[in-house]
Amino acid sequence: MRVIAATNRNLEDEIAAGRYREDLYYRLNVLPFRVPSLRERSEDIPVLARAFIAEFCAAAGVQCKELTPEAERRLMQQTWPGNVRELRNLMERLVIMLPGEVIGAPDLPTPSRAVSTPGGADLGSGTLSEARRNFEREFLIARLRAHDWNISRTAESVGIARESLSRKVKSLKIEVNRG
Amino acid sequence: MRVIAATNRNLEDEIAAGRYREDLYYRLNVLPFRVPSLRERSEDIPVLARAFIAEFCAAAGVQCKELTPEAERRLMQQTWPGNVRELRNLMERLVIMLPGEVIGAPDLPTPSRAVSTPGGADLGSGTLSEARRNFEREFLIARLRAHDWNISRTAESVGIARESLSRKVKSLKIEVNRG
DNA sequence: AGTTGCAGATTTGCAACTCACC
DNA sequence: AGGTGAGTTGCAAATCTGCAA
Repeated sequence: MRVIAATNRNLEDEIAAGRYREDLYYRLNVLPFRVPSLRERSEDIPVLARAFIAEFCAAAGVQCKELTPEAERRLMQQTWPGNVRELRNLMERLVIMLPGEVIGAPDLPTPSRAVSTPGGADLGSGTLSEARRNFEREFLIARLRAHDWNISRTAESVGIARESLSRKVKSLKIEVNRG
Repeated sequence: MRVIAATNRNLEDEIAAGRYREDLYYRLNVLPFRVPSLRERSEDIPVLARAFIAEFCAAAGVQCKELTPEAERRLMQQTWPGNVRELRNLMERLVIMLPGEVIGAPDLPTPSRAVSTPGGADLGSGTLSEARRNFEREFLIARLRAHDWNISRTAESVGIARESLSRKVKSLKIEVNRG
């Protein structure tokens, strides 16, 4: 993992000023990092994979390749011992190696370990309603924070009624403990 | 740009067999690559930025940071002389440098060149409905692209009815010209 | 600021039909 | 003739929203 920590200010000074996370700073000096498992965030895989593909296709100067739904499913169900790094490397290889514009399931290497299906359900493929919910949550949290967690002013700022914001805060389980 | 072209087969043989693109092969030996401008694909910026953020947050072992809508808008409007590489480096720096979980517009460096405001419209505030609309648009475009612009399959993938997707594609003014 | 009742607006899934293409 | 995929539309149920209290 190459790390670019470019800054023209002194790191220690910034930490003292509270603008950097101390734990992060120290981790930067002790490679390698601890990497959370991709299995816990399989819903991120399609986005990550597509972004990597876009990046490498752009770098290679070719038209952006596409993932077929089957390939996407395969990627999400697969275990990723190397996590994001491994996914990234695979996308890099696929972009470089495949001649066509489509990356299908047959192009993927056979998974080393079998699929783990916790609930046996849908595997969390990322519904629109889920994504929208997450987005609204983050959006409103940012706005609430910007307005010092004042419901009325935030509501006016985002163009909805004060009561609606209250309802949303409750339904989205947003913690209003400023801090 | 580091390139991993891992393969246990002979490249020239593969080219003769038509499994590799000749132009790509030759480009691999002549760095640097020609990189298409990000300005021509500004709709890719949010997806790329989020994926990079996710990657670097995972690598740093911290909770995934979020882009505020304002920051996202700023990124899309900004010119990117260094293209994907520059965007990637910026995300890396932001993840490492910022203490909170939100990456806002104020955290972004002031663009070297001025912002170009096509419609000259909002820029500042941003209603919830607007933000949600933009988000749904980006989300669905990404999914449609991943599913080769197939309405039925994409609809199933995002958990809504085929007709609803059609209606959304129309109301969100999503261009379905694959290409 | 949190809740609730209510009415109007919006969205959604579903069925049904048409059209286009192979 | 059959299959697939898309675009529409009517309609009822579900959801959301603003307003008043």
